[in-house]
Amino acid sequence: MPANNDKPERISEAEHAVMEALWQRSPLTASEVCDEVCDTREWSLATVKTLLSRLVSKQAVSTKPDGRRFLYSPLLERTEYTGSESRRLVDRLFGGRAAPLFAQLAEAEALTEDDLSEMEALLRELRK
Amino acid sequence: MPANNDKPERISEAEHAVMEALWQRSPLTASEVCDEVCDTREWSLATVKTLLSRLVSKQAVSTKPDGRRFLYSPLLERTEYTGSESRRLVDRLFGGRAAPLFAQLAEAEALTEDDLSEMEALLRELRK
DNA sequence: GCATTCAGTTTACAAGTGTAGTCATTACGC
DNA sequence: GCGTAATGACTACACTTGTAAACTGAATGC
Repeated sequence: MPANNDKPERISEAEHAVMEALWQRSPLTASEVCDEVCDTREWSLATVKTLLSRLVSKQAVSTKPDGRRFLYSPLLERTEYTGSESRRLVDRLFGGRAAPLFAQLAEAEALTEDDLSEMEALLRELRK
Repeated sequence: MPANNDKPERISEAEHAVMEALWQRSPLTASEVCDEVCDTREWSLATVKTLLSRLVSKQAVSTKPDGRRFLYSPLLERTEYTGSESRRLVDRLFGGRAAPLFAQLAEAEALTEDDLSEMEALLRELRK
């Protein structure tokens, strides 16, 4: 079997909202996805259908036929996505260095007490 | 004078590259900006000119006439930009919490030794 | 059996983006 | 003085994204 050398296609912000619903619970039908996201985003079912098919063609979501309809499941894993998005940002804004990002968030007071202690724990862990 | 209630317009990735050049050194002429970025991005001068005028209309860059040409300077500050981009990402991917982002980067082995010690120092600083 | 309904597919369309060519003006070299 | 080079302005055009309506085929109720 030849290697899968597809470059993973970029997922837009609206598409990401749909992925979040599927990461939460899957498989879901299109209407079920709409139940999860249409209220908050003020989308119509048609919009969700469009986003789902774009995600399918980007191979981020798989479909399994279930009678006349489809059940949608994520193919792309959440950590894969958050990982690559995070790396993209760090690369683009901070030359690949994470520390300045951290400094930035600290300056913007975007770090909660919980963040601080979790990060301390994480650092201790990494030091072990 | 009425308050400036413009919502800051979003800066695209290509535009960001131009901003980086201006943050590095300014004011610059369009050709000077091109000198800085056209090689790496494989852009023509025309592309840079377009990006510059889009940045001007987005009020991220100011112009000062200098004879027949313009000198461009950043209006948007780098920390403003990196701050809001970072916050956007953290909000979108991690519900506003920074700790999971770092866990993510740690898992992806995107943290260098330097990052770790700088972050430790920063944490100590924040704890003071 | 036939109408209604429901699902996916196709088409639409404006705004933003990446990338650049053409146009018009003006200054400078000779 | 006049051609040429440089510069900003205007125009172009394909692709992505957000948002959704119209279309089509199948299942289901009666």
